[in-house]
Amino acid sequence: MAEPKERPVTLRYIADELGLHVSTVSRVLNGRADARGRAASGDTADRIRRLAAELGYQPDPHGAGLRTGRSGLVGVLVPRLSDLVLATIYEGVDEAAAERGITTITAGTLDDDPTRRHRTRMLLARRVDGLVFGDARLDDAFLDELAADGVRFVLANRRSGEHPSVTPDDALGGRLAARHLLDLGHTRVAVIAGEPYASTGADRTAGFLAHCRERGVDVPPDSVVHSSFDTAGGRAAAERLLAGPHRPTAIFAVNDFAAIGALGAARDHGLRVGADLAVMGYNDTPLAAELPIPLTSVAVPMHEIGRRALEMLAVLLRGRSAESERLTPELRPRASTSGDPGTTGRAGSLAD
Amino acid sequence: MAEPKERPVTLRYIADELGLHVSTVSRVLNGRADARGRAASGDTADRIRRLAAELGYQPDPHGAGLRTGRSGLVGVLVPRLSDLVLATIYEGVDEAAAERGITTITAGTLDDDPTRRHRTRMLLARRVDGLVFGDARLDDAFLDELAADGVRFVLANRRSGEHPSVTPDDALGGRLAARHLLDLGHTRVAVIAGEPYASTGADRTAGFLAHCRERGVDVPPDSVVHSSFDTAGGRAAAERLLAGPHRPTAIFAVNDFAAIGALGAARDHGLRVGADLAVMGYNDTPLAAELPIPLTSVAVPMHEIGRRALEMLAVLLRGRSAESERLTPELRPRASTSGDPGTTGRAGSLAD
DNA sequence: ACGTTTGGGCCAAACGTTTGGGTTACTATG
DNA sequence: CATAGTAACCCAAACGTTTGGCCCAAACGT
Repeated sequence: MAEPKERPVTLRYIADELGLHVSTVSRVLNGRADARGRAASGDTADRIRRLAAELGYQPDPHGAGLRTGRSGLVGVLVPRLSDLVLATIYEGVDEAAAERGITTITAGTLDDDPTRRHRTRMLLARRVDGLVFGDARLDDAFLDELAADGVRFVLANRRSGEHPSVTPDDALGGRLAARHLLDLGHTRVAVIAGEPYASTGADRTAGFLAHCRERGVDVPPDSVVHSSFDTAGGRAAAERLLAGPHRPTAIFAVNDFAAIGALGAARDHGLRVGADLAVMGYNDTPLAAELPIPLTSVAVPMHEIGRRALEMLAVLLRGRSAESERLTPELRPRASTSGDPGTTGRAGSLAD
Repeated sequence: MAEPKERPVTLRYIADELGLHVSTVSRVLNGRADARGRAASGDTADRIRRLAAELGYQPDPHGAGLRTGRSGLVGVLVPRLSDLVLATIYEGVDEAAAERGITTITAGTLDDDPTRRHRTRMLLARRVDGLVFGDARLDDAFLDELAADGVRFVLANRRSGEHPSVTPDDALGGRLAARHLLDLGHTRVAVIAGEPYASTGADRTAGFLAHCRERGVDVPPDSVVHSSFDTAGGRAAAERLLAGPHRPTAIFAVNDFAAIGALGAARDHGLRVGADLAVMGYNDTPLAAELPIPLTSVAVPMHEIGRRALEMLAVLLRGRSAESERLTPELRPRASTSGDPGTTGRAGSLAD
């Protein structure tokens, strides 16, 4: 099985074996579809392909990349790889990439400017063909610099300026959330708004507030608090809201994990979620439906966002330009806002 | 600033600019530490480094890889990138990799043999120097084949056969869980054991059962049920346990997400978690402490597992061999087993 | 019969790097 | 004063691919 010579299987090897020239083999195996036909007769082409398959030939990306200047690599930058939302988006990116024979490299930036610049440099040093940013900021000098340098990239999930992006329609999502809560009769509503530099939180909040205004419901400024996008941040924010002067009857968190944190804070205050306090999240994480008290959320096609982002990048890499896309979110009402505790009434009784 | 010629900054460019030979520049900039000294005088070395820095020279990995046969890339295979546990391990891998100037490429395998073979082929076609598998199976023909082919790899989180691995000491973790529940007075205990092909679930379960046996507590076979590692799986498994003939007073799930599913099932059955039914998980996911009812769990240094796995791979790539490592887990008792609703999220002390 | 096209290949250069050997010009040594 | 030693470089050959040209023979058109 294993040859004693252990000769690596390269184009030249195949060519020598068949008495052909390496360029002929190259065109048949890796050439562009139009050049493939006139490179060799159907017969020789078959012999080449057969031997290549038998030997398990795989083109060496170093050789190819050196010659073409392309690497077939794209970099994906996200705040954290352990953030479920971004991880799911990344899965979409990677899936679409694999379909195109391109490989993704991901890097975590912690939403921190120096590390993200550093990580981007590393990716560029690897000669990636393009980038997907999942951590764009509303005001993002770095992205502007990159664009000026001619680096090709698209934004996923968060938008920034006029850079091409694929995001949920967050303003609409915010409105859906507001409508849901106001339809339930709430008038004292509050928002856990996420980080101010992220378009996601900002747009969701803006949409929510706009709808409230249209319905004549006043949301005092101190009922909109910023937070990190994780449970700890959500808990702290909810704590502030519940201890403040305008204790709300309903809280909209722009992120499911922040909402889960709010759930904990509610429990600490002896409030029954769904009955005493409505809480809803955003993104419809798989966890949301499975929580002991299922969480109302706004579903966003995260996987699809990733896919589209990569497809858009692929278009850019072909030299064409692309339009930003907004994907439509959907409300998923559940027990955490309905007051319906489900099959039993005991859910909140632990706090008694 | 930007040259009109737009000449890419390469070794040759720097060499020409300085009137030196490209090999001299190479040795100074990228050469091994010992060769670096005798390559050029301290003075020329400085000139080289200064110009390189000024031009922002970055070695082209295609050229280097072509010559050396090394790519500085390692592949990381995990069941899913959106699984928090594996994502965290991956963060550890990537962190340690970045420190060594090596880049990771990750791929999701869905715990499915054909896709994982396919993804591995793709990574190998990219000429990765080595691999980290986060999805090993107890009986894993594919890994044996790879090892026979001389592919360098290490296993993370799950072990398999004699292949070098970095895992938690899962048998010990299972014992810690059992001791905790038995110390609380439970005698009717059950296990949600995860997938049978994963060493994690199997070893945790085995450790748990061994401790029970030593303490004279009988666990009937139908009180050990398999499940997927996610919430839905945990919920279904708990459902079966609670509907079965030996309704347990305590459930040990080998994974936090499965435990969260069990929480939901408990609520559906009108059981108060912590009081009527004790539930505990494993891995001490950040979420565990922040849940409305904080979840008892067994903490595992996931990030560290990732780091060590990559370090071990680095050793292998240097041609040396390495011993498998087991990292020590720690119990984190919380309200979901104590019935005490207070002190949420506080890290428990490991008192005997 | 002769010029032209075309099918089927071959040729060679180039991409950027590494690395085992020179080749100088000094300097220290005996 | 040779001679060995060394510091500081230079040389050249790869590594595997791609791609614009080139070439030859056979087929074709007139």
